[in-house]
Amino acid sequence: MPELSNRFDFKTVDDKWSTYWERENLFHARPDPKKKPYTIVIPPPNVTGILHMGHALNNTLQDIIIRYKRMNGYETLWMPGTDHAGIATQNVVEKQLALEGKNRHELGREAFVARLWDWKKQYGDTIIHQLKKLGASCDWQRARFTMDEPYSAAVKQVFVRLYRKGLVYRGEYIINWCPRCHTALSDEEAEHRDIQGSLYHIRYPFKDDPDRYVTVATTRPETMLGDTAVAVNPKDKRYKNLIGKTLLLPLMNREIRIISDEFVDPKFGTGAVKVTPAHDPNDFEMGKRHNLEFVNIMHPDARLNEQAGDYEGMDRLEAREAIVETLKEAKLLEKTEPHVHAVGHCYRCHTIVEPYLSKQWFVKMKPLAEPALRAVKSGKIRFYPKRWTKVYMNWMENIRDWCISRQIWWGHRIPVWYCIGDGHCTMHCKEPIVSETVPEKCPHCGSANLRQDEDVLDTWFSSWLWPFATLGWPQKSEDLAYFYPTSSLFTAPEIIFFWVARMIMAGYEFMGDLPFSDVYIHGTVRDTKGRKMSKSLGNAIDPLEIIEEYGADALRFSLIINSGQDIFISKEKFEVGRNFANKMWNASRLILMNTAAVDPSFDLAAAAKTKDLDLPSLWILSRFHATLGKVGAAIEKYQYSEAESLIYDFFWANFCDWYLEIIKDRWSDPVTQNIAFTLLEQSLKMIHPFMPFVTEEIWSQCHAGAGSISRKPWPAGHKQLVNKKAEERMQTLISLISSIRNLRSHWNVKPNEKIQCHLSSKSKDQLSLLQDNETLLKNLMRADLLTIDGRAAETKNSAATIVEDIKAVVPLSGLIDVGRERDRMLGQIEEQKRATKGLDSRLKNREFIKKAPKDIIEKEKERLKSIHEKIRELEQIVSSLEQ
RNA sequence: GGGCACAUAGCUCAGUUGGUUAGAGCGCUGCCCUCACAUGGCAGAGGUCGAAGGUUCGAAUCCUUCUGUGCCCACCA
Repeated sequence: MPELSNRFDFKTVDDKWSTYWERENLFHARPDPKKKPYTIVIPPPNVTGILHMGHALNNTLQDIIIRYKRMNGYETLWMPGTDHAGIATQNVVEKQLALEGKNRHELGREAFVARLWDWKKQYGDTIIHQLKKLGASCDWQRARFTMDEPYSAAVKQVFVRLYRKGLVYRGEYIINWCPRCHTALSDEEAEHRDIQGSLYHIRYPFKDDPDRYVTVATTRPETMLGDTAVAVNPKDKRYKNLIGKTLLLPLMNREIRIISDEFVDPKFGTGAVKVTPAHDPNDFEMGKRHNLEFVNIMHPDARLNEQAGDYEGMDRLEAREAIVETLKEAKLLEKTEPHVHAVGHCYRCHTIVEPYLSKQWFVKMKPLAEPALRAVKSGKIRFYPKRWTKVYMNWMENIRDWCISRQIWWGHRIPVWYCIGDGHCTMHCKEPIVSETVPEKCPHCGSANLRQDEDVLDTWFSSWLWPFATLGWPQKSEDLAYFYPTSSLFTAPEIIFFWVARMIMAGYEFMGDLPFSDVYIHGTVRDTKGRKMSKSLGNAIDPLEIIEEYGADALRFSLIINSGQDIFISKEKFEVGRNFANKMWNASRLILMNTAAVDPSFDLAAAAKTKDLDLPSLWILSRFHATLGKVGAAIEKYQYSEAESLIYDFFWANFCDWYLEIIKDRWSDPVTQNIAFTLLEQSLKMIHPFMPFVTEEIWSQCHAGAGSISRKPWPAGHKQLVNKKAEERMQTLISLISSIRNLRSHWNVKPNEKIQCHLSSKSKDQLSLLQDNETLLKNLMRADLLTIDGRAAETKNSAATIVEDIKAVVPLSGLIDVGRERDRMLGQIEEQKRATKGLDSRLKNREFIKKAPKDIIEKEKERLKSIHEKIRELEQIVSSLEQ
């Protein structure tokens, strides 16, 4: 046996095994008709990214179940890959360009996209390498990217199919516009945050009577430059007579009419609303209803345009101040009140988005939502925890059309061409040519002068195909037939709308089947103050740093065991995992040092049946098999932190603290060796999904050359080895030992001092247990320092006797503060007496006797009896102290 | 404005369908470097289970209301 360090050396071990796993291609999955498939597609991380705690958590969860299923005989495919992440990645590269003093327009589209591919090549796999460091057992050979050639083909086909079905359309609507990213966003990509703003009350004078006016209230005064009406509620008496009158829009001197519309809430503000059809979704609708003029006052970068008169060239917020100032001077600003309202922000750059009128491509969602809604309602697709079902349903039931075109360059170019024509263009040519392949000429006029749509598709328009496009769709493949539908999906709550819901819709629309049956929604990783981890807050803990400092197993284990709904984490929290890995390491060192004579064919289950095993062996076998069963059940129910607690408790509190201590003087016994070794080995398997590195390393020391533990079967559960009786007896023994230790500690008996106890015990059973296990006890109590007197059976009161015996062995003076001890005891007596009161009255309660289950009543009675006994005992101690 | 969740020890969380004395880890206190492990061992202190009502023989657990916190959704400008 080589010298092994008393510290688990994760630094060399982690790398050794992740390299080994990959080199041996251990996690490659292929269709195997003899086995059941278990498939997970990874939520593809963005190619911008480096691993953060959210990834670490997300992928640890997936790896646990994948490794567990693999050991349970499934053909497991964990499909890895990355997402091109349109806007996010483009932003990163644009920032890089800015550092060089350039921008994308100078570079031109082609060169810019080439640059993005360079970026992808250089940094795209960073996160994949980091996932390997985490121990993720993906089928790396299959790694996909959302802009791979075959994947792009799938995206194009989907667009064309939806267009032909009438589910993709182009139109001019108010969309969320990010003035910094220069692109449209979907409703989901605009994050609403409460902002402390102001409600400005502005006077709009009548054209005919400039001294009279209507006051409107707005949070965005700059948009008044685009006003083309003022609206009031038709039922509002205040304004009834004014409907149809003409006002003079201040600053612009444009004539605008007062219109009436049900939309207006008379209770809000002044009850009169300025209508800006080109800059507000509600006003847009009103504009259409009333045939108003749509005046767009903004450039795409949110500077005001030529429609803004004097304010042309100003930024929207700058203009707001200027306009308010001017209105104030003109005495047209009635008042300004503070007002909190939700303002949309770009989910990528956090700039305030602008409701902006523009021509975009949309997906009609209602028809797609129907089967997706049914799948969840019927329970075919289940959310864990269940409550997310409601969130999903609610969104789906109120689904709105999806704006899918983006005015950026990084992404799937929209497969649409427009005919520029050759000068003799007909009306037909206004229809776009939607095609999977590049069309050579216009099908209407034959012109070859075609221009492709400049826009690209929303990143999520490719992500929503992930569960089947990664398996080869639209080609019919063996993989697709075998691995689809996938089994489970793991993601964060904020991704439900972006991705989960849309994958379900796409699954039904294009595969005619659900994409996965279980959706596990995990919490967000936060700091201990409950704030989201982010670079800008400076509270982020870098998982790679944790891997360096504590090891990947520690990162994984600690993250999971600390996970409630959300995970509040600080650096010290990772010590649990590190310490546990180290404990496993040292326990196995002890076992490996002492099990030279292990019989490789030893069958634990058989031995338990035929051999006459002692109590500690029966007990530890029972504990192991009880734990094993519960761990498996917990994993199946996605209760990971529960599973880890069970493992931690078994391995540390049972196996190490008691079993290994008890057998310390019996290593020469071959049965003991075999039990210890086998239990270690099976524990390793049970722990492997959670801590792959340390278990693989120890496994390799147990079985040199026997192959990776990751491909070994999960330990067979033997229910018959779960032995309630042995557990109870051992528990009694443990509590007796603990109380003796308690006394030693309490009376401050030094380790080298002898304690002689007359242990009287209430039941003969306990006493015989003690006598049967005297050697064991001595061993645990530091050999020879405890003697158990056979007279114990005659002694009536244990605690008092112990006091007396301690008095005999250790000089009492200086050890016991008699007065204080007496008070303490008296306090305890009071406490116990109080406890009897409740019990007494309950047992005298006729209702209780009548209605409560019998066993409960019996137990209560026994309890009362034992409390009375305890009181008597305590009283004796007090009297012995008083002597 | 609507919805969801949470509130248990100083901190982070368990607590299954109501049923003995509400658990664990970290932290804290005391004693131990004992030949696997001080990233360790043993022992201990610490909780009127957010508040008030109600149902019940019995409530941390079920119901109602309230307070506080977090998250999501929403076109009241």
